[in-house]
Amino acid sequence: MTTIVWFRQDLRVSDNPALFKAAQEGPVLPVFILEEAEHSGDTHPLGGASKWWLHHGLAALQESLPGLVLLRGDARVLVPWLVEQADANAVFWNRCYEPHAIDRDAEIKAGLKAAGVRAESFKASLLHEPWEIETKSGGPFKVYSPFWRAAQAKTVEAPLPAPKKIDIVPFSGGLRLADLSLLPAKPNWAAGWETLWQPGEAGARGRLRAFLKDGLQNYGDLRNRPDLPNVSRLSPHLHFGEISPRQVWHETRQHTQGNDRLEKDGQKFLSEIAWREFSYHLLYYFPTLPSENWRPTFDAYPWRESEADLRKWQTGQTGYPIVDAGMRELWQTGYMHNRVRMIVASFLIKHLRLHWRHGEAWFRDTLVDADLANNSASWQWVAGSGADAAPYFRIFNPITQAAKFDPDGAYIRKWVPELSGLAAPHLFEPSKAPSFVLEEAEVVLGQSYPLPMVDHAEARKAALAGYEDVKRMGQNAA
DNA sequence: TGAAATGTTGGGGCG
DNA sequence: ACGCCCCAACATTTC
Repeated sequence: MTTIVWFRQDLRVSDNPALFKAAQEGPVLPVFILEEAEHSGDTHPLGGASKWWLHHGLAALQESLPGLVLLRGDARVLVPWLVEQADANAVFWNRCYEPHAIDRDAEIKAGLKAAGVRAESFKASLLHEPWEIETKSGGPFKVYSPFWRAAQAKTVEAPLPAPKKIDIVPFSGGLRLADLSLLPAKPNWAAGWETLWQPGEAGARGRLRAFLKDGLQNYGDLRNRPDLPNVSRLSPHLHFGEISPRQVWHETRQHTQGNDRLEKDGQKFLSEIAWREFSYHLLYYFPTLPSENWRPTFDAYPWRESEADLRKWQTGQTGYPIVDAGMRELWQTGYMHNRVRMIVASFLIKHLRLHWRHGEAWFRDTLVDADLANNSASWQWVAGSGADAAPYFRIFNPITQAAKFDPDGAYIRKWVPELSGLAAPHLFEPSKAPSFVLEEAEVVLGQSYPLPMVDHAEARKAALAGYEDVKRMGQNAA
C-alpha cells in the first residue's frame, strides 16, 4: 500500500502536508523529478543559480529522507511509471501555482484517477490558496492593501510537525544527485557560495532564527539599507519550500509577542511575506503575467533594443555606482538586496528603456531565489504595467537613492572596489567629482570605471516622453 | 516602496 | 522705517 510523495517546491520534512499524510497512512516512496524545459513545456525554465541551490537543497533533503528517489525527465511519464514500478496505490504532492505546473498536475491527476490510483494535492507553499481570498464581489484582488487586509482577517493554520516515523520503501531505479548535472562545471561561478548560503531545511530555520534575533529590530527602516544585515534573506528557502510561510508566520508572531515595537517590525516583515502571496494570487488569476503586460496599454510603449546596453547593465558597467554594485552582487552571490533590485530594475526599464522581460529573464537566470510569481509581478510593478504597480513616472534617481540608502557608501565600496578610494558624496556620482578627488582615489573615468552610459536627466525625460504613447493608447481604448 | 518643477512664505540684506 | 529683492525652507503639484 505504498504512497508516492512527489516533492517539487517543498524540500522539507516539517510542515509538509503531503509527506505527513502519506507517512500516517503507511509506506512512503519519496521522489523528486527534475524536469527539463523541453518536456515540461515551461517557457520560464530554471536558471543557473537556481540549479545550484536546488542541488544543495536536494542534498539536504536526502539527508533527512535517505530514500529520496531522484529522476529526470517528463513528470507526465515518470509519475505513472513510478506508480507501476513501485506498485503504489496513491500519489501525494503539495500544490504548485505556475501555469505550466497547474496544467501538468491536472493532467497527471486525471491520468492517475483514471487508472484507479489515488491522487491528492495539498496546500503547503502559501498561507492561503489564491482562491481562498476574494473581493466582496467575488473576484481576485488587483490591489495589494485590500488583499493584505483580507488575508489578515483569516487564520493561518498551525504548521505540522515532521512525521514521527516514516516507513520508506526502498527503490533502486533512481539517479545519483550528481547525475542531475545541476552544478556549474567550468567556469564554476558558484565557487564559495556555500559560505554564503546554507540551502536546506536546517539552513532555512537557522536563517529565520538569526534574522528574528539580530535583524528584525527596526526592520521597518533598516530593511531598506543594503549595507546592513536587516533583511531576512529567506527568499531562496521560501522558493524551494525549505521553510513554509506558515512556519515563518507563526515563529515571527511568537517571537514578537508582547513587545509593541517589535510586533510592529514583525508585522512589517509579514507584510513582505504577503507580497509573495499577492504575487501568487496575481499569477494564478492572470497566468500571462510572466510574459504579457498586465495593463495592455503598455504594449504601446516604445522600447529600445540594444544588446550592448543590456550587457552593460547585466555586468554592472553602467557608470552608476549603486546600479553596478547591485548587478555585481547579483552575479557574484546569486542575490541582490531588495532596495537595490528596485533601483536596478528602474534603471533598466526607465533609463535604458529596455523591456522588463529582459530584466525578468536575467534575474531568473542569476537569482538563487528566482520565483516566477515574485519575479514577474515585481518586474511589472516597477515597469508600471502590473497590478497595483508603481506609477510609470516614478523614476528612481540612482544618485539620490544611493545617498539615501547607502549613506556611507559601504555597499558600493564592497561591490565596486575600483571606487573604494572615493569618499561618500563623490562615490555616488564619480562623474561629477573634481579631478583632483578622482586622482587621489586613483579613479580614471572611462578606464578604471565607466562614465555614465546615459545622462540621468536626459534619460528621465526620454522615459517620460515614451510614456505618452501609453497614455494615448489608454485614451483610444477608453 | 519618488523626483523635479513650481508655488509660497518669511527672514535678512540693502538702498 | 520701509519697500524691495533674494533665496532658503517648506509645501504643493506635476510627471
